[in-house]
Amino acid sequence: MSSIAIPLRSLLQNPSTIKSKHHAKQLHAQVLKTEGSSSSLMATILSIYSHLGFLHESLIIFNTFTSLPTIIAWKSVIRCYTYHGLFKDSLTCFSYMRASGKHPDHNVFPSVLKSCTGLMDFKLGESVHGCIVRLGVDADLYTGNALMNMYSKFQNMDEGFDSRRFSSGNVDLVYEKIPERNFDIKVDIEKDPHPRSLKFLGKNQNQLLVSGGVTPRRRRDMVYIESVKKVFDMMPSKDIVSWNTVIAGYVHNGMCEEALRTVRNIGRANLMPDSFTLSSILPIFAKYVDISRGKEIHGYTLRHGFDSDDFIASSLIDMYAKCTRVDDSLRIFHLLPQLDVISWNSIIAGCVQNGLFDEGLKLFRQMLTAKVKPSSLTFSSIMPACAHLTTLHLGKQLHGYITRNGFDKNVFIASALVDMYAKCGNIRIARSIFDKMDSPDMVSWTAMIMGYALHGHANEALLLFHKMKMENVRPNYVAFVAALTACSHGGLVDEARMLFNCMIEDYGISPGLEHYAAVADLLGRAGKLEEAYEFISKMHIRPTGSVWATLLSSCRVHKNIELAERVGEKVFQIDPENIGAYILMSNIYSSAGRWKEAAKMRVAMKGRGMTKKPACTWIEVKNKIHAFVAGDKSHPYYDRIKEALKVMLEQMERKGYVLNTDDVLHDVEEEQKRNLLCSHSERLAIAFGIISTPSGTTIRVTKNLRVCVDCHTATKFISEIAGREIVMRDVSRFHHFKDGKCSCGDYW
DNA sequence: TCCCTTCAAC
Repeated sequence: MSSIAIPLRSLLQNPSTIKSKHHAKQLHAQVLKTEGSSSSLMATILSIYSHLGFLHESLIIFNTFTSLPTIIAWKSVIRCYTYHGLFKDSLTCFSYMRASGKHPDHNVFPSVLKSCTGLMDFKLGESVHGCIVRLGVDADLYTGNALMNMYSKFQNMDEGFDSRRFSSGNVDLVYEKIPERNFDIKVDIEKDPHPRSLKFLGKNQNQLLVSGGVTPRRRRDMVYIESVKKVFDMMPSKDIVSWNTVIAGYVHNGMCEEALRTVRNIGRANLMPDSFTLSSILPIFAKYVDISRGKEIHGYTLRHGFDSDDFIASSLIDMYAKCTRVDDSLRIFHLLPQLDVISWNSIIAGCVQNGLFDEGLKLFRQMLTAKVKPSSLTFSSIMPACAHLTTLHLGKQLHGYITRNGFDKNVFIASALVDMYAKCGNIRIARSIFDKMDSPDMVSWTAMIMGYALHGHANEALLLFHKMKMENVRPNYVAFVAALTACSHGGLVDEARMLFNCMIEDYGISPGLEHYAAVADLLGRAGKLEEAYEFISKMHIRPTGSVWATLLSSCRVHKNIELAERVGEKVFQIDPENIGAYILMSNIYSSAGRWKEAAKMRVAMKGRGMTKKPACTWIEVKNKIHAFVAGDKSHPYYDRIKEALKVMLEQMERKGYVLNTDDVLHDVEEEQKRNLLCSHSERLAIAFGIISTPSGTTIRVTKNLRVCVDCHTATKFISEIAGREIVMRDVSRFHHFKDGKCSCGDYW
């Protein structure tokens, strides 16, 4: 066997030529047979195993060492642990190595830092950084890259300010990083764990030292991204990985312009952007819906042959979807040779975000058929489709799958479930899921508050909103939308005014369209029409047609034609294609008997080629969706539905129901109006529900537009006569009809 | 040895 000895030596000197486990084992055996088992030889074999990622084999050798392991042995095991994601073991090994008196060399730190990052142990990371500086290996390229990566992940550690985390040690980081110290203001974190709008200057035992200024989170982000930048600037040599790391750091910190500026500088360093660079910056164009610059990058990826890269493809799918070009997303998706869970997630999310709910569900089923295991993100992407389609049975199926696979502890998924149950009309289940959450985050609270708002439980919603603040969860833009929506659906004018001001003054959130719309809607429906008009006129951003249109709808309710005409002018000026406004104006005129003007509106609509979206109501019976449009005679049960409606109408009229024909556009005879109204889609669906479900079952229907005034009244009567609870979801909220009353208190 | 992509509330 002496002929093997020479290749054996050369193999040991060039371990990278060993490519398979089989080959490594062969070499291991040969070494044992011919060369013995000295620790330096075994360390070399160990290093070969670890390079190939064989943890088990590496550990077997490692554990045979009787004397202190060599540095190569330590390094190999540390790297192998990190490679397998066993960060804790990796770091334990690192501390043993240090305790054994061995000085780590530069190529152990990338693994160690990666483990710190993986464990989110930033305190340890910082001390490792100190160790790197002391050992003088901070000029190492790989170490520098890993350091930057670690600091760039720091900002992900939490949302907002959490006193528990601060008192458990991370305060030190902030304390050391702040150059200027101002001990004027002291806040006891036990007493006031949520000091907003204060700048952290340090800590002193149980006290945080702060002064007025930037919010804590912002302050810390700045500290960490500055560390990334500092390491970057100090690195003596940089490769494309260094550039990519600092760019990704900027993107994750929301510093998109800075990221793009850095990309432009890559060329000056005589380097070329690679697939990592591109997949990091594509999300910027997705975020800012910048299709033209996104397309430029797409072109670049094609020219440089990056188009089959999974990462780039997923970014592109996402980018096109966020720019509402979901067709392009689908095209890229279908061209992909390999589909991983992320490409599936991207395309499913893209479809759902663009309202292609059925397509999203179809892709989800295909994903399961393709045996790709869904991740938690898959469920939070697909759940809104169930919420929008009100397909409770599908949502329940998904809920079952989620529970079976242990995803129900995931806060994103739990929030999506809360949202889904609330939007499918089951507010009680939504609440029970919410109550079971260990630490609901702001989104969970918001989903629950919005759920109550949609169901008209305004007080419950506001109670939760205050509870959220008590729990130190800081409301954001959307949370205020939810709270204001609750006020709006509950008619709570004063509370809304207070919230609106509090949002601006205490939270520094500048109101957006949704906030303005909610308040304007509320004022209008409360009859404060002029105040609403003033409020919209004084908006600091340009009101859209739809904001004015909400006021128009209030003008209709309060029968103020004079104001309606002024408001109508505004809408048509800003948004001449606003169909809702034409219909509202036409309704307003026709309910005042001004048929000519009503007709003019309809002619104007037609002239612009606009057609009214047909009203449609659907109901789920025995896991099947039945959809109805007004006057629809195609349903197989049509005759029975018609008969049921006729019987109910007689009973209703005996109880005092009078047809309200205000909503009928057309200048037609009373009898015809009666027929038109009684064949509205919501009535057909409800009647179908009554005749096809056992008595006492709750009836749940969904309408694509707002429920019509007359149908709302009629449904109250029907709920009493049929002894049924009827839950109707329309385009803006839920109505729960029971015993002749509606949960909205007729305020909608 | 180091770097990249997908998600929730409106």
